[in-house]
Amino acid sequence: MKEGPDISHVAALIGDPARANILTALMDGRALTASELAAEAGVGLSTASSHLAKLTDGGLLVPRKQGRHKYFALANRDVASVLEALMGLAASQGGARVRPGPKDQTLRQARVCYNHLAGSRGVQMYEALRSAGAIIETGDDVSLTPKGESFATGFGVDLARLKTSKAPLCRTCLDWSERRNHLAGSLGRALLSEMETRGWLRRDENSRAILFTPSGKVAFDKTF
Amino acid sequence: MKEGPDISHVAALIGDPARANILTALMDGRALTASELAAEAGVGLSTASSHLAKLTDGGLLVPRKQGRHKYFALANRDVASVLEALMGLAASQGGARVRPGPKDQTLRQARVCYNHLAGSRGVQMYEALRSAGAIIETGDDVSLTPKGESFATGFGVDLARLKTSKAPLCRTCLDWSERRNHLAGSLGRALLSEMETRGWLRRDENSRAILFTPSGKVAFDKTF
DNA sequence: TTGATGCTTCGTTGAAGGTCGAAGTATGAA
DNA sequence: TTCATACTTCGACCTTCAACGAAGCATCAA
Repeated sequence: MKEGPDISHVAALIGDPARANILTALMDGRALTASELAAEAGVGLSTASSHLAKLTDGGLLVPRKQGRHKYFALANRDVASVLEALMGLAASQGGARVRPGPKDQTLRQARVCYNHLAGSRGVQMYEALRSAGAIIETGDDVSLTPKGESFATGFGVDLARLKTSKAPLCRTCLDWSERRNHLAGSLGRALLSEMETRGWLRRDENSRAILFTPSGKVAFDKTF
Repeated sequence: MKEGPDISHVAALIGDPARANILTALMDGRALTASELAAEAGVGLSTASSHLAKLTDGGLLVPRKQGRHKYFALANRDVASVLEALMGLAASQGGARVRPGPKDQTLRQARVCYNHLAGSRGVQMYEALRSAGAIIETGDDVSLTPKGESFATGFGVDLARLKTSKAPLCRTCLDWSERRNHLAGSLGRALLSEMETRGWLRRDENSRAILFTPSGKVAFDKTF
């Protein structure tokens, strides 16, 4: 009867609207405080606290105390990909629920996904890197070629530092709007951060949207 | 506030134990009747009927009336992949819940996943086909090479017929036990069905397990 | 028609759990 | 110390919804 692991427990955690809002808010990879998440979810502080405890207990979030603040972030990449998969499913069928407002448009073009670039621009970058031979797909994974290493270094990424961490350098991530791969992993994060430093783009404070500057848009298209 | 589609509704549907059991039971791609699913979920008939209505309404299942029976199947491949993703997450963290019994062992080796071969044998086949140049990965998708076409035809697959359908010939599918790709799509289904016809294997009636015959095991290893 | 099977609908019960406010604990600032 | 901020815990309320049995419809077989 019980084949495979217990799906329903995890699914039930995501199944509450308030908790789903919390998880969605954390999809950009940032860590947020309990108060911020309470506002994001639209519930009281005590309610949020209870939800956060459950999510942490269920292994979906990891807490980190910092002074009198308590920050929460998604536990790992698996959680993020389950959420993206759910979004894809929900978007494709319950599609009537999604009204394509101006914000939605922006989100499809460029957004933050677990600290790396997602949306059509993310896919564009990924494809450019791949066809340029900077990255190469092996099985389900993706890895950086020597050619890609020199590009990244030239772009301003401190590859040596990234390599000291045990986190994977390159990863693929499937986003729900494009349904194609884009680049995740520590390199993906570093590239996004570098682009932000260069002033190509800036993050929207209240959402996952990424806003390219006019000059940034040009530079991005030229590079990728 | 509401970025992206409504996750929580879908997740809540999967979040009930009875419904999760129903969905899991349908993971092999077969269509089952309401009564069978009620037994599978361990609930009464009326309860199951209500659950099935909700799942259908939510777009996770598609019903098909046949005489006085009503068959239910997963609505599409997206639903199956969300379920597999959830299994992967649940297995990796709430792992304590999974006790590796003899049946579990069999499931990890070979099982049916939406009518194609999954588990370590599924991955073995996929890798063999890939390194033999029968299939080639492009981006996130996989496609059949001329070399692969002649292999499939020689194996007994009616490729011409498969191509008339609009369903994709080749697809990748990630399974939760191996965490690697195996072959899905109509070709994946056809290969499994051909192996069953040849007597290499048979399906377990009450689970997703696939049991290889001794001679089938030898033939499989020789081919892949 | 009569009976049997398969599923749906309805009404009721009961338990689970989301919500809030208030009080309690911890950390930092003045 | 004293106050303010950030979060947790507790208790009470209340909505939601899974579960069942009985009755109702539909289909098939004689």
